[in-house]
Formats: sequence, C-alpha cells, structure tokens
Amino acid sequence: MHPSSSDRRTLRELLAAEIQKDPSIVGARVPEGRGSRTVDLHTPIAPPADASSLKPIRASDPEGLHMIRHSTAHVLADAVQRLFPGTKVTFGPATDAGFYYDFDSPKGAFNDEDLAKIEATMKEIVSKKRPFVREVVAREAARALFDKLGETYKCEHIERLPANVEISLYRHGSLPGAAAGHQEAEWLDLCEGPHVPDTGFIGAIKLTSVAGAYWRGDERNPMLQRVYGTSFASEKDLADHLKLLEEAKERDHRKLGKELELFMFHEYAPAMPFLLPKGAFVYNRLVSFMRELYVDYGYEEVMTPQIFDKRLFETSGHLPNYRENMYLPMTAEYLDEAKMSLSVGVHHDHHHEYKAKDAERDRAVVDHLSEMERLGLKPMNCPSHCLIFGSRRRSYRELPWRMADFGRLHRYERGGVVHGLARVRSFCQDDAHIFCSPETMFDEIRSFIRLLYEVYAAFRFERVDIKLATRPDKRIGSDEQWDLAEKALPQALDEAELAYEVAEGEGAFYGPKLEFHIHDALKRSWQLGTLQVDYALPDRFELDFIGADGAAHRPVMLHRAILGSLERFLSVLIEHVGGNFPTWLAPEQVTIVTVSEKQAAYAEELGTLMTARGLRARADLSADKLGAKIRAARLSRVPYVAVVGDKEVTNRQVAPRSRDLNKDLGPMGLDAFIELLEGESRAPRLAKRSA
RNA sequence: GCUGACGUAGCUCAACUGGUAGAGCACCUGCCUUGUAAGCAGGGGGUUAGGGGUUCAAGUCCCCUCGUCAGCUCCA
Repeated sequence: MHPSSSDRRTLRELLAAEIQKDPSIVGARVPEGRGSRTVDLHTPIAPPADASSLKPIRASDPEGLHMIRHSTAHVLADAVQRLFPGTKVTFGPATDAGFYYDFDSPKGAFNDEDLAKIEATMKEIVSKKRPFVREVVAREAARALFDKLGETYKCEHIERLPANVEISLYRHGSLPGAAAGHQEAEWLDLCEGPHVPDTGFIGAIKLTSVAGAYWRGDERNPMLQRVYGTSFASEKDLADHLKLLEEAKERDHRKLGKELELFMFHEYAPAMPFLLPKGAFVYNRLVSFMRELYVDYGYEEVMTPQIFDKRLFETSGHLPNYRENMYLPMTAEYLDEAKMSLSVGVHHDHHHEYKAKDAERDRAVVDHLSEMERLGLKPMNCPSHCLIFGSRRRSYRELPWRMADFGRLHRYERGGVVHGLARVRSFCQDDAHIFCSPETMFDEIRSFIRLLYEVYAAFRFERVDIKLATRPDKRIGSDEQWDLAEKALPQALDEAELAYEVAEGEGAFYGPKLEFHIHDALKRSWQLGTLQVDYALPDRFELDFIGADGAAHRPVMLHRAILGSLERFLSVLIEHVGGNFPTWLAPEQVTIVTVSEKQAAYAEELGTLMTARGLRARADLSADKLGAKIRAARLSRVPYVAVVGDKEVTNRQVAPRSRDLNKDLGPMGLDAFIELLEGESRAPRLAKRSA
C-alpha cells in the first residue's frame, strides 16, 4: 500500500523557498480527493503536479494552532514521564480550546502542585527549541519498541491499527540521556502528526485542570488521569484566551441566576429548577414571543397530560428505547419486591399471626401499587400529539396541522450530567409537531427555517451553523422514505442558500434531522433548534387522513423546536447578554429613583402610570443616597434608571440613565420617555413576507 | 453512574498542625434629606448539608447518605 518513498518529498523540501521568506510556515493544506488534508513539514508526500495547490499554513492559522497544541501535548507527556516515572501514556489530542493527554499513572490523581511542576518542566523543554522529527517504522519494530518501553496502551493501539496504515513516530528533544521518560535521548510517541517544526513554536503554555477519563471513553475500562491544558503561538494570545475564560466565568448563568434572583435549586428536587418571579417573567416572555409568531406561521397550541398509562410509551417506542431516561413512579421489579415482602399469595398456615385481615390489607396495598406501576411521566410530547391526531377521522383539508405544545417534560438524567439550567430533569420545549402529507413536507421545512431565523435574529445570534444528520445504521422505515426525507432537507437549505455540514449516520433512528447551532457573544457554540422528519410514529400509531382521492394516507410528522428547551435557552441567553436582558425581555425595565424623600409621591405616581401603560417599572423609595440607588439598579441590570429630583417634579420630567450606554441621558419629558420604553418593549420582528 | 474535589450566616469567603465559629455585603432599626456605581451608627441572624464513629475535646480526622463543582459517557 505504501507508495515508494523515493518519489515522495517532505513539505520542508517542497516549500523550502517559501519557508526561507516566511519562517512561520508550519505545514500546508494538501489536496486530497475532493477535499484537502493538513500536512506538517516533516511528512513526505507525492509532490503535486501543481505546486501552487499547496496552501501554506502559518503558526497563526487555526490549523497551525492545532499543530501547536498537539505538539504541546507531546511536551506534556514528556514532562510527566520525566517527573513521574512509571507513568504510561495513552492518547493526547488537540481540542477546540487546547489539548489534553491521558495517563495511567502509578501516582494516581495529579494535584495542583504536580500541575505547576509539570508546567515548569514543559517550559524548560520548550525553551530548548528542540526539533520534532518524524520517523516511519515497520509494524513489528514499533510493536517491539513500545513493548520494551512498557507502553502497553500504545501496543494495544498498534494492534488495532488497520494493516494498510503507515506507522509513524514523532520524537522531540527531551533532557539528556536517562532523564527522559522512555530512557531514550529523545522523547518519542506513536503519532500520526501533524507537528510544528520545533518546540520553539509553542509560545505560551497553561495547564488548566485534571480529570478522570476512561481508556477509550468506555466506562467499563480503567480510569486514566487526564491533564488539560492550552497553548498558543504567543503569550498575548494566551492572555486573550484567559480573559475570555474569565469573562465566561463572570457570565456563568448559575452565578447570574443567583445574583439576579432568576432561579434556584433545592436538594429536594435535584436538577429541577425553581423559576423565581424574575426568571419566570423572562420565561413567560419567551413563550409569549413564540405564541405571537405562531399566529403568523399558522400553529395551533394544545395542552396535554403529564402522566400516562405506560401503554402509550409501548406504542410510541419510548419504553423500549428511552426507558433509562423516564420517570416511572413504580416499576415491575419494585412491584415484585413489594409482593415478596408482603408475602401476598404465599400460604401462611404456620403463621397464626398472619390473619385473613392482614392478607386483605396486603392485597389492597399491592392493588394500589399495581395501579401505580401502570403510570409514567412523559419525556416528550409527540405521543400525546399522535393521540390527538388519531382521535377522529382527519381530512387532507386539515393538513398541514402544526400542533404546538409548551408542556412540561421530565427526563431522568444521570447525576453527573446535570448543569444549572442547561441540563435539567424537568423542562419545557417550544415544541411542535407538524402533521403533513409527504408532498407538502418541503414547504413546511422551508417555512420552519424562516421562522427559526426570525427567532434567532430577535436574540441577536449572529451566526447559525447547520448540521444535516443522515440515516444511522440502526434505523426503521424503508429506504424510499429515507431517500425522500434526506432529499427534502438539503433541498430546503439550498433554496434558502444556507450552508450546512453533513453528519453521516447521526440521524435519529426514525428519520434524518437538522441541527441548528448558534454562536453566542463569547464565540461559543450551542445547539438550540432541531427539525426531525419522522415516518415511524405515524406508523406505530396507525395515523391516517382521507386524501382528495377518498383513500386513507399516512401523514409525515415533523418534530421541531427552535429555542429547544426553554430552560437551556434561558441559560444560553443569560450568558449571551451577560444578564443584561434587552428591554423587551427585562423583568424590570425601569427603576425610578428619587434624589430625596421629597420626590417620593411623584416617583410613586410615575410607577403607577408606567405600570398602567404596560411597562415594568418600580420606584426605589429607600433611604439610600442617589449614588447607592443607582449602583443597586445597575447591579440588577435594569435597562433604565429614571432619576427624579425637584427639577423633574416641577417640569414633569425624568432624567433617565441608560444601562447599555452607561450614561445619563439628561432631562426628558415623561411622555417622550414612556414612548422610548414602549418602542423598546416590542419584540423584534422581521418584515412581513410579501404575499 | 464512574473518577476527583467541595459543602461554614441569604450571598462571597475566613477560622495554622483537632482547643470558645468570624468578616464584608445583604436584611432590620435609627440618624442624615441627599443630583448619577457604596453616607453613618446600632441590631438580629449558625445543631458548620444530614447521620454515625474516633477523641478529654471535631467545622477540622474516619465511615455512610444527600447535594454541588470539574471531567468521562449521554443529551434539549
């Protein structure tokens, strides 16, 4: 399989002239197939016919940063093996934010002190500017080498590598002789690259944390010690990154949720949020915003039960496929246990004390438990919606039917995965299911995408990335159905001129899906919206409608959400705006503060007036001085503070101060100020569609 | 669920190797009558997450339970 090495040359040779001019070149994008591949300077390739097809990568490019980080992971492993002899290495890739390396260390977990020592050693290695060297070895030689070094994980990995893969090693200079972890002059790792030319390209290093991680990510495997870190081409880039982390910490919705009294948690209902008045306001405003849009987009809202007979979830397939996430008050196993301990149905001839009365009582208990055993809390709305659709004969004239539901859902999530409002056990989605004929599916997808963009624009999410998740290996439904569904999704995206990425095989088992990822103010990506095409549930519930031809047809069901979980959306929104809700969402829009107690009556009058006009105003009549009141209002992130002193009382004015401009706007007539607030209170909408 | 760390007043955090639980903010009361990010004084507030153990003595050491955090895995 390997091309003969004689005609291959490294990029260092091929790009020699360019590197001479620009020493920051660390590799290139090399055309391969329809796309391209990132190659470092160490790796020989067959020279392309057209030398200009090699696009140089500099240390400052994203791919260059990736190489820097991957190289830093090697330096990390080098340092760890030097400081903690006996430590075995496993994998150490670069990630979006940095890199990590997983170790099997006889010492166990590393502490902060260890991290500091490791970091110092890494810096020492980096300062030597030692070159990375790539070497191709035969499989057996590699096997023997890592066997000798006692690197059992690497040996296992070599075994798993496909036979046609070239096995390469990367070495870089460690400290002299026996000090190196591998008892070699140079630290080496089984690695396919790419790496920077020398360790000097690593401009700044920071080890951030340690955590346990399973070998190969499988919880049945031994736990390894993962050291996380990040690195950059320069100290300035690192400083910028750390500042961003600091900012993210400041905006953490759990912190702001507490400070701004938006929500709370209690150990009596772990991972189930309590929305306090202010948080509940924002939540309800989100719902009312969606409802306004639903009017224009032709949705109808329904309300459905919380608790169901489990037969519903048998029909829908949730019990077989989703059981571990469902809240079941009583399971068959518990019922059996209860029967055993109550000894119902067991003869008690030798127990005089177990009387007929006891048996009767125990049977009553079991009857009650048996009834409980039939129940389950809904984890999704779709089954109820199928019941509604199927409740009577439907005509094609009723389709498409866009059925919205803000019903509360309960899903059991494992203890380690819950996170503030972002991952909870009790939540609500801006959920809707569109029942339509296969022929109108395309139009529905198109209309949904327009709605989705209108919603995201209202929250000023500037960038949306779309992923198309296609058929997984394990699936239901016919290939024809899948073809149809997988054709409709990209067609709608193409028409809207939206770029997307394909995620092969990541669709739901019942249909392909679109995922909509937004970028927040701190450039972090979150999946919010989703659209799933489903042929399976209509089948399982035997749904049909009478077509124009008088025959029964099976509808297609589109599962769709834009905000996703309202709780999660709230967490994203809080962090996106840093707690500074825009006026239309702010639980309190204006705080009226008095200069002295003399203006109290006027302030109260203003509060009443504005509240009557539908604004959210409050008068702060506390004994604090003006500065203190303004400070308090600013800390609570109110968009406007309306200052009233004697001058304002006399002229029926206010002196507003804007949160977003952080300045005093000067005296303003009362009506003008109310108009300003009313204008900002309307949710942002796109222009109506023409026809 | 697993690995590790953590849990002290409403919030943020102190209390050296076991030796009388504190501060700032917030809250309440009073004084000040105030002009754009903290006026002054006084006061109330704790079974140190819960339970068990070791000890003359436990916030501190050990065990269990619950919860939280960082990861792993999973996901809206």
